[in-house]
Amino acid sequence: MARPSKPKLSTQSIADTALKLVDAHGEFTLPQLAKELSVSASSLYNHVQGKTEIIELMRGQAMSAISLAHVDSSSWQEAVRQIATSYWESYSKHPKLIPLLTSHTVRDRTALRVYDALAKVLEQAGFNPSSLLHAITIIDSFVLGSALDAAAPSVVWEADEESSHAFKEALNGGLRDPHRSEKSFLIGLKVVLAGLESLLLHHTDDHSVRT
Amino acid sequence: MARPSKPKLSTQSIADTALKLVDAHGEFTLPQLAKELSVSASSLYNHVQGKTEIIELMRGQAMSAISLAHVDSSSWQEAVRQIATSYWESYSKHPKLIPLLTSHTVRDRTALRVYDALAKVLEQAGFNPSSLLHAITIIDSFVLGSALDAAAPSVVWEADEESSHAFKEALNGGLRDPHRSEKSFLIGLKVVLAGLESLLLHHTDDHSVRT
DNA sequence: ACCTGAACACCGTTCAAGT
DNA sequence: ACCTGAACACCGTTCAAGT
Repeated sequence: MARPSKPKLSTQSIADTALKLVDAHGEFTLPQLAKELSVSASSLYNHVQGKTEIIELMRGQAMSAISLAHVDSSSWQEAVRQIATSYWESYSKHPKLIPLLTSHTVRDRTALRVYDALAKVLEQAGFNPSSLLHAITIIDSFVLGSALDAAAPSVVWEADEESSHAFKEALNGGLRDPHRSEKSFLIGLKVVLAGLESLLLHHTDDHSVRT
Repeated sequence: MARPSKPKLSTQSIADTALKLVDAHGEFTLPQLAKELSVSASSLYNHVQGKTEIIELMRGQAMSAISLAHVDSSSWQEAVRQIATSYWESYSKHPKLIPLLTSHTVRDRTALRVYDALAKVLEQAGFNPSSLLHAITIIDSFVLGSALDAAAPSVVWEADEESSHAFKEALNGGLRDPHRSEKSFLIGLKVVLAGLESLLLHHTDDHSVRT
């Protein structure tokens, strides 16, 4: 009992174990986590400020998996594709984590690193500052939305009697594909890249968009 | 006390009040909600199965603002653009609601209505069932991700010393635009639509996507 | 049918006490 | 410094009792 000669806990082991619980059940409680670590719930507070900080630790854990080292910059499209894919992949490894992250604001270094990489590539490609920010926002929105889609239960939509024939048929065919979410992401990424290219070609003037 | 001659509650008033709480605080508890409705927490269970159903009701409430009546179907691109925009707008009115929605299956009729409308338009345009589901997923991901972006604080990204020149410059120019998020969404929607068109033209074979 | 209040098994967090 | 166990104010949900 009481203080052991060697600490039983560390932020690392807390983050790992919490992430394991979230991966398995989509949520975690401090008693659960403490039990898994063979410790009492109050002990966690010696290493961590509270549940919120544990969630932040898990975010860092997921983001650290993003590799930017070997980005092929032979073309900006290819570079963006690789960064976005890596980003999506690291989130998709822990899909159930995403809903826990969206309520907070993302602003740590590990995340900024990714946006920096995108900015450099897009600048090189010739995007002006304004278009560059739109492009990053569009990519970010799409990746995040797609990761959320991957996080959703496998039956995202449940059609009922009133549903249209077209929708039901699409669901019947598509929803049993275990890679549906990933395929949609990859196709969508192509779609976005193709569109960004045309944005680059026409953005010399201030793109007037009807609101 | 006990049963009143006229019911004090309805699913409608429960949904309205819960949404008000979420808009204000980003979350809600049953005791809070009950208090706001001048009722005891257990009374809610006469109208609703539990907290989960209340979340679904809020989804319906947000979605019901989407108008599909006057969709201009002169072209499928225009129809999709209108549906997606209306979809984004109604979510953006309740940004704090979005994180609560992401972990549940969509069962609400009002929500399914929107996907039905998209499915019909896309079928008419010539998408086959598989591509159709990808197209809906891509649109949904992008709209949801963009709504999350709109939900974020006005300073979405905070550059630090390590940030690249390109990124900082883009942030300086772009972040003070109060309509940045909406503009990005509208530009991105164009981008997505242009890309979907090329998807439609090439999807006769099963689009092989490298994983 | 619809509201109440008591009750249950939880939860996150605090804190004195131990080494 | 680091763990424990008791304690606190919560939470979602159930249910007998009232009309």
